[in-house]
Amino acid sequence: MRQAPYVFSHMISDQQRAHDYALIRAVYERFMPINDTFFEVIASHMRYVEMSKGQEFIQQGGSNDQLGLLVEGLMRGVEIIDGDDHTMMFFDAPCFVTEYVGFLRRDPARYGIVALEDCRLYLWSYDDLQRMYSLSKDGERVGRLIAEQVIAEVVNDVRSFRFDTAKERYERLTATYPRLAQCVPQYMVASYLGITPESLSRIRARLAKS
Amino acid sequence: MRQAPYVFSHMISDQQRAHDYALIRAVYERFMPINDTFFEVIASHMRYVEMSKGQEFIQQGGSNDQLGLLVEGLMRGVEIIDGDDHTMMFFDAPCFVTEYVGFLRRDPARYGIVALEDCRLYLWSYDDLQRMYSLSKDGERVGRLIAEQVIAEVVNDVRSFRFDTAKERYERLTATYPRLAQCVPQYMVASYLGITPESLSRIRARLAKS
DNA sequence: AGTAATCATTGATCTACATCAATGAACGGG
DNA sequence: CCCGTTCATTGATGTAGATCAATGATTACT
Repeated sequence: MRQAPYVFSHMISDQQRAHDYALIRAVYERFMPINDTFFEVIASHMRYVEMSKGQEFIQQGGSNDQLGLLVEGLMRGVEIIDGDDHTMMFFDAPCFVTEYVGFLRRDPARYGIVALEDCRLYLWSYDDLQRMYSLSKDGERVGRLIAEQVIAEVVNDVRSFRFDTAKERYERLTATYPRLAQCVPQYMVASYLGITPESLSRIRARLAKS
Repeated sequence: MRQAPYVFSHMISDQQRAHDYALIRAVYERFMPINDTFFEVIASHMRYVEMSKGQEFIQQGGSNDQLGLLVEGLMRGVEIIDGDDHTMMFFDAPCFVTEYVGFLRRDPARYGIVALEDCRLYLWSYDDLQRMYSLSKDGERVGRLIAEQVIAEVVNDVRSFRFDTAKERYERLTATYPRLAQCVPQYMVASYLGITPESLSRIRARLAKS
């Protein structure tokens, strides 16, 4: 059953908005100091969206021209390959959420992104971003810094798949995102780790008794 | 036996230089159009270096503040982990060459980079790049576009380790870099693929007889 | 409450690749 | 020309995780 696409008509209290804006600014400030002028540029281009559990933010193979900043909730990047469901990514607020490669290259989304809980997020379109980039050097700069951060994360993924056992990847994942283990079905975690649900079950059994 | 570090005192003919500059410009133009003014900025910051086979461009754990553009030759990114030699990367001219993550974060190099053949390259220091970035929006922009390209490549590596067999990775590698198979010892290729030399040998034997 | 999904667990077996050990081939220096 | 080094190959065996199949446990629907 296909969900309706997300809509923009959501109410939000002034207090909630102030809280969100501070959070968004903090996420950007992980990368560089953001002055009021530039934050005004950021904020003036974004739109607010709520999505309920199960709703689809990005559809696999569909258009992929929105960058999200998840302020609350949890999402999953999921790619169907030969009929099998593969968890490519988890997004745990607060964080950016998009299928980066397709977004950056203006290709259709390689994987879909689905809300695992009720989510709240702010969006910029690809064109919004280009406009922000052209408006100020700060825009280009933060774009570059974010891309560089993504590189570091993805390189870690490669290293993990090359050198670590499934058990080690599982332990690190649960240490990094304790929330995951509680609110995500195990088969999705297994898939993210690149193993079958049966194998994850056995790994957990071994860990439990040691 | 430690090699002397590279030096900058290399002669180069005007013809060679013209050829190199055209190549460098072409590499940058993969990412965005480069006008003469900006290319002048790029060229005025770079230095020319030759390295002979076996020489070390970047030392593992050492300082990592040079971005190279390899115009001729082949290099290998190699990380020693628990005494074992792991090939993390091949660099086949023309291409950028650096240990990206450490370079971008100003950390020591996670892996070393060694010339597998006599190599010619041009260098920018980290500070050169920051200066280029601050001089023009084109600088920030090309930096961002390069970072985005790197993301796409690294994401492909993750997918390959997750979904492909060693045989498939080997076939794709040799298809993409036919030169590699000829001039690189097999154990380095095996390590790059994440398998042992014995396994690669058997994979090749199976491929040969089919 | 009863039944159908959905998901986790457990067992038996299979496979890709690792590990250990031995042999072969190529190359370089005395 | 011999000998040591380096690398590739081949064989025997071990292991992490996959696959197939059955059983439990939870939850959701009527």
